[in-house]
Amino acid sequence: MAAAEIFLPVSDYDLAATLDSGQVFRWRQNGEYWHGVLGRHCLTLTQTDGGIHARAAARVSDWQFLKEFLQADVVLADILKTFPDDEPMRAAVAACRGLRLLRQEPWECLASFILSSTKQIVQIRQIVSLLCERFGERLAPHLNFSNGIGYSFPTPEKIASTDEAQLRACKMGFRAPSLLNAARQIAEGKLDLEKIRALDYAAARAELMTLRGVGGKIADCVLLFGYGFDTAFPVDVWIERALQELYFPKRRASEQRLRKFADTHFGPHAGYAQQYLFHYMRMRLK
DNA sequence: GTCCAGGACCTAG
DNA sequence: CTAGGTCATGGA
Repeated sequence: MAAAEIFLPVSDYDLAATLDSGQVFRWRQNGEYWHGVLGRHCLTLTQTDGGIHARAAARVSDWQFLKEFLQADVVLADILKTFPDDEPMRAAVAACRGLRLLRQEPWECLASFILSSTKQIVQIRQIVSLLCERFGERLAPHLNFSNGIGYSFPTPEKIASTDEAQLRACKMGFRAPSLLNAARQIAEGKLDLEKIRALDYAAARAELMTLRGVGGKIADCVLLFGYGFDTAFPVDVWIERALQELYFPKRRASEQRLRKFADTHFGPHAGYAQQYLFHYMRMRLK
């Protein structure tokens, strides 16, 4: 029986922290409600005792896409117990227990993070919103969503059919040619995002990094947030600062040193540990 | 006005 | 391997 709502029983899950931790860029909070779009589904999520309630603008025959996105079946405790038992990680977990990694659609994730370089999260949201409003499809016209919500994420084919000037008009600046190039590579079949699922981490990372504007950090974000490569450990300015301050407080460590440390210290779910450090650092400054 | 943002890339030492 | 410049744009 198709339904427009569902209740997912989950525990150890902080929905607000998760949707506001810089993994995704088009979920909007309105009181206890979170509005967002997955594929062509317009959704409203709320967290209640014992789980997450979802309401869709139209009937849904199969909610698997939402369980996948939220990673509702992941037992957080099993992840946390693999973290290194040191003071920084204990503090980070204590500060934001319930923070989760989502599992995004790879193209939206890749495109969003191509647009993320040297941009504050609030600005990434604005750019992605403009992109969806101008090139996505309007879903559920009877709803009065705003800020990019209520639109599908534009396909690679759609982006490939635009030009650099139209993309720059979405305020993405020098990132426009990179996004356009990535869309073309995918639309022309020269890069297959589905095929990446079958590769190992190193090969998948190298494949993504063939794209202009995609270096190690952005590739790691896509591998972690879009594919579930849990060993991926994106190192941005916040994480670099976190590693320096929390693990090498005495002497300054080089970028290479920090990178090598990150690759060996955090275990099989290093990407999860990274997200805890990232959110912990951001929270401390707000 | 200045600094910086979930970087990548290129060049010079 | 490291340091520095460049690329747009706007928040703090």
